[in-house]
Amino acid sequence: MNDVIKPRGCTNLKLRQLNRMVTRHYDHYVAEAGLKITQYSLLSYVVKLGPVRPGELAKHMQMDTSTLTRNMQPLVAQGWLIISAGHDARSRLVTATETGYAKQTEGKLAWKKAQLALNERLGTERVAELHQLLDASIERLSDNKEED
Amino acid sequence: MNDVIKPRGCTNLKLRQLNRMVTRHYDHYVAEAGLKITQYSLLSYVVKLGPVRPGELAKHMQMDTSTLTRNMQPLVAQGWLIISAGHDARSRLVTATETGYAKQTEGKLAWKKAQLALNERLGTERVAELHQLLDASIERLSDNKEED
DNA sequence: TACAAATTGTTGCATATACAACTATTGCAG
DNA sequence: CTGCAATAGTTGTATATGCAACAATTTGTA
Repeated sequence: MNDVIKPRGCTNLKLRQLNRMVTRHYDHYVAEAGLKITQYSLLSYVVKLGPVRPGELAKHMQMDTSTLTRNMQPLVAQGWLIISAGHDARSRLVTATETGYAKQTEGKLAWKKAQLALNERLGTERVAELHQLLDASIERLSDNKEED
Repeated sequence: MNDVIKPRGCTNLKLRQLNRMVTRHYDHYVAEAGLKITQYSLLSYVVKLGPVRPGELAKHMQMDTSTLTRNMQPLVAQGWLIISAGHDARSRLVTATETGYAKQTEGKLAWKKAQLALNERLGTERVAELHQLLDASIERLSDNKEED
């Protein structure tokens, strides 16, 4: 017999549940900047990746392109993002505007408060461990080896 | 200096990302039973808790009651759940029907396959560790101490 | 008893998420 | 050059999620 602990319960259930709780937590903080945490994330990705094609962005975020299309709309409506023509007639380029950059900076302050509060709530060490596991899991599931 | 590792990046971002990936994974499997993993979860909760008030159910699932109200609708439409009058004129009772029970059982088989495949993909030990951390985090965030 | 406060759910609104089907364009094989 | 496969995004449809506002009811109290 080995002494490996078997996982109990449903990974997805636990993930969803914690995700809901944590999202609420962050949302409360970044609402201060007029953002939702999902919007802050997207905005941050665009800022980080610079002018980028939607497909590329979706790949980075591990998100369906159709989801991305729609998630960008509120940010475009607020004037934080601009979607322009790409080098291809079918392709596009997503760029953060000046106000977009400013909003991202503003959001970053609120985000940091949320993150620190969470660290306090859960314990910094536990959060660090969680990050390691999440990163490792994302990494492993990223490998395009889905043999159906 | 202490040797505690500081968490890098955003907990919410990582959680959401993994959540999307894992949800897709489970959805592929339970689609075989005509379910989404979220619906399987809800159905399972009702089966487990027996006839239960929506508010109670929402509390267990750490979900907004309005979300629950709507998430139940597809299951009611399929005839898997019944919402009847509670002992109070404002309250309700949620119950799984015969077909609901059957569907839950069917879903369970598909779920198990998904879970085993995930364990394989990520490593059983890693999943077990992840569960521990998720459970502990959910537990800690459950304490109603949100001092805004 | 009458009325304010608390309880229990639902609706309005906005956003997030993904699959399938679609449009438009580009590239390539013949 | 023609037509078909591959590529890039968007739309249709369905579900998930939460906050604010609401409706209905119960409870407690003056």
